[in-house]
Amino acid sequence: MDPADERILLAAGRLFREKGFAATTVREIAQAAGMLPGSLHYRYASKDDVLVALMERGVKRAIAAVTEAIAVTRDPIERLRLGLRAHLELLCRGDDSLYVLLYDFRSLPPAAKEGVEKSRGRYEAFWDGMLYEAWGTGRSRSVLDVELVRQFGMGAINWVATWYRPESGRTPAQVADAFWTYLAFGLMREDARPADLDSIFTALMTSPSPEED
Amino acid sequence: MDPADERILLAAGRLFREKGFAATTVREIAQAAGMLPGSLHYRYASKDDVLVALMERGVKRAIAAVTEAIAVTRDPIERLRLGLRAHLELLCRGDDSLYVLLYDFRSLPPAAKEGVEKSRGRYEAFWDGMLYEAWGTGRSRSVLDVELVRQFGMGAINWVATWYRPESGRTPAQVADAFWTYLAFGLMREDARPADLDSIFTALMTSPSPEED
DNA sequence: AGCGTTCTTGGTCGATTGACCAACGCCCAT
DNA sequence: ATGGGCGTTGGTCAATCGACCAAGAACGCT
Repeated sequence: MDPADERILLAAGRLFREKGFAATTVREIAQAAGMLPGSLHYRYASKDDVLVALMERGVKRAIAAVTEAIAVTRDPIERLRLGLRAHLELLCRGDDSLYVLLYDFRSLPPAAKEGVEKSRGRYEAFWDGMLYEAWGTGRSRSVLDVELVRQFGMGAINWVATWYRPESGRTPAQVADAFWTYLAFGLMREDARPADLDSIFTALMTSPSPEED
Repeated sequence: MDPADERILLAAGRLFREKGFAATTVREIAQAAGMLPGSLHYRYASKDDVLVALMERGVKRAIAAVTEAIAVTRDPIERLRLGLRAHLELLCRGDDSLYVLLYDFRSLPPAAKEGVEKSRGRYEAFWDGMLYEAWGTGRSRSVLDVELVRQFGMGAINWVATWYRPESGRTPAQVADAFWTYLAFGLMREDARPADLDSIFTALMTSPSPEED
């Protein structure tokens, strides 16, 4: 991708996240990207186009980040842990495309909604697949509604973006692990949980100081 | 409260929820409230004032709804279930003030942020109190970080507003109950869970058809 | 009925917005 | 060295924004 296009999306992401799409002006984006409004117009015909491009980038990067993170193991339960980590790290520390995708959906012009919704659906189906594989191990409760579980977990994780502060002393990875233990305790059969679940849980709950990553 | 002020907040809430604060014009709010822009200006000196009033109303109504819902029992675990229900019903079916409070925080002018943040903090402290009482029963795991648990649960619940559709066949109360079982399984000692937890869980998971409320 | 207050009307104001463009500079291929 | 085209410049444009107000209508009180 053209480095100038990249600068635009980076600047737009930061501004959209801070103030929202509608409250951000094209002039601000251009200035933050180090160019004049006319130059931005040359790259993206409209402000809406910037938003759509940014959201599509968000889906792309999220899928890429999670895919890469889970590749190191075949255990579906462990994959969920690593996937949650990757998602939350992208949301808290990566560029702002995933945040904008999640929190500025309202601002999409109706015409573009369908396309972005479809991309977003691909990401959700990706998670449903991971959850289905975990369920397929037989180690979980007889949960029938994978979608409801996904909405539960992704809701908790996505909401972190509204309150997480890096200076809290906890890393996104630690928050993700803590949430994963909540989910594992809540949704897995008691006799089939990861052997080290209790110790992970206790360690995370008793020492909020940063230790890893 | 004056019925005209009420109409303004109601109309503003609906529009802010649909399109966001910045994308909504004062003229639209006035028209939706059945008055001319000048009349709105007489009630609220600025658009920001409408937003702040709406958010304060959101906190007020949320605290009122949850307080009333939990008054029927003294069991802290059951209170959590009823509180989650009340919160989610207000978010999905009530006026839009709670939604705007949660999802348009970015739009607050910096000067007003502190005041609303304080009100919101009161609501969060209210939940922390309920969680602390539940922990105090000794029936929960040795969870030390009440705030993290609250963020986990409230995140999952608040996110429902982004995907819930009434025509799905599930009521907000059923979603809240389902999430409450996830939380109860995940965060309570195995030997001290509600006696009917398993049956509630199974019933909710196997019959997505509406039955109650 | 008469008066003072509360509230609404319908429009104006300057400022800012997104979209747009003619002209220009720069750099690479020839 | 130079011609051609990619990318940028700096500004214009109509439209729309939030804020505001002078005038009068509607109301409650005596």
